[in-house]
Amino acid sequence: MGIAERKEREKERRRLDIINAAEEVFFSKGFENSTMDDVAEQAELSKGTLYLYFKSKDELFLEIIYRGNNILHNLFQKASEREGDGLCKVRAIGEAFVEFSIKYPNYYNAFLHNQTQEICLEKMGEAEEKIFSLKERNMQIFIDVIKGGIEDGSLEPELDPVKTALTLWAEATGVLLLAKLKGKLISKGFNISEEEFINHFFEFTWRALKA
Amino acid sequence: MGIAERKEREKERRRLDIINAAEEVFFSKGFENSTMDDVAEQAELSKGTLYLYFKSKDELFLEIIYRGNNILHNLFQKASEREGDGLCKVRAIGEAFVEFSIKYPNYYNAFLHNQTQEICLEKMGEAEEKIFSLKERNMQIFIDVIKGGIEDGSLEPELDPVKTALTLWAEATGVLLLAKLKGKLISKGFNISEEEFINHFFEFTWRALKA
DNA sequence: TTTAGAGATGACTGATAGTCAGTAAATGAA
DNA sequence: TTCATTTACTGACTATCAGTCATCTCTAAA
Repeated sequence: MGIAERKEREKERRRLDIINAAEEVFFSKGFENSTMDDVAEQAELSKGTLYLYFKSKDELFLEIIYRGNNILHNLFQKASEREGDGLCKVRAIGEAFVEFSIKYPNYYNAFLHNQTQEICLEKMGEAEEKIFSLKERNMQIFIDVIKGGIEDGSLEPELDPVKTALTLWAEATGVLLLAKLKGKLISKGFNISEEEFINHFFEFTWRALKA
Repeated sequence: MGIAERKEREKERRRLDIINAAEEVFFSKGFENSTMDDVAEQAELSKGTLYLYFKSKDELFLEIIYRGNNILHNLFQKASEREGDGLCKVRAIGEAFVEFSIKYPNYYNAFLHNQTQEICLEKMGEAEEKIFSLKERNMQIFIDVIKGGIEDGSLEPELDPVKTALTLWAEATGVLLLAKLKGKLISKGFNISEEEFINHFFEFTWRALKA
């Protein structure tokens, strides 16, 4: 049955084409300002067809958020394999986060949008599940690195690895959010560059982390 | 000219009535799920009238965000006047933030919504300016408390008060955001309560702040 | 060649933010 | 008191857009 397989491939191909078209449109006009007609035109398909492949505009955006989380996951993975003690690795993960925000600003915006959205365990769709499990894996990498750091003596032994990982994750999100959204205001009002601000966060955090 | 003054008062009164109606509706149905027709009905006015007093649905929401920021400002003010050294006062401000999130969950949601919204220095309306200046005043309280703590020797003297205030502000927003939005997930996935999580953030932060 | 069904279409529906021509009421000058 | 003017208000209307569905088209198996 070569035909069924070819059709399956074509369907998957079309799915990807639609996500690519959506990414193009959302990244250039912003999610809120983009219409499904824009996406349909970009994909050279009718609007109805989009809804054969995706339940809603939001679900389409979730696919893009998934891509972003995937990139971040790879960066985290690489950072956690960096040579050195636990403290070095935590720093590497922090730097990976910053690298992500600089190298992939569009994916990063999508990531933040999703990060600041309420989620319900009950009504999570397939797309949301995929993202959620990726985030869990990211958190696990982080927890393991912190555990390693406590064991090798580079991190304060009193710290609880899970709570500390969650706290650092939340803090980093908050700091990057402020840097991203209010960066210009900070520069203007307090005469501090985005970079200086992020560096201060790192230094401040090491004071608490170090053994 | 008593008439002009009376009319001025009536106009202000109507403005407040509309904001109150909007607050009622937005808090009970959520901002996104509320329509301007809902607000008009609650205010016992026609929709057109709402637009004589406010430019848009968003501007109406900004008024509610302003109220929230005002409450937070008062809590900060009170906390900064607490007896004790700088470290105590920083803790009091942190606790004020948590108190705000618990006592005024609706205002707090509105606050977070606004906090995670991009702002442009150029196209800030009057309502946004008002909120912005309130936030600046809050930040100033925070900076002064940290300065005091460095002077009285309760905080690490190497810290830069402005950068530290910004960092703590950003971190606290991130932590409360995660606690609020993903609280149930954290409890379920990692077996940590919202309260435990916030307490850990406090303890972790003191390690970096203390002299 | 016929036909079943998968895939694609785009006109349509419903919801809702925002507008505007028209109405009613209050004001003040004659 | 009368009437013109200003002010406040109204709600039907428009524009926009997510999402639907009756219909069409094309393919491949019989």
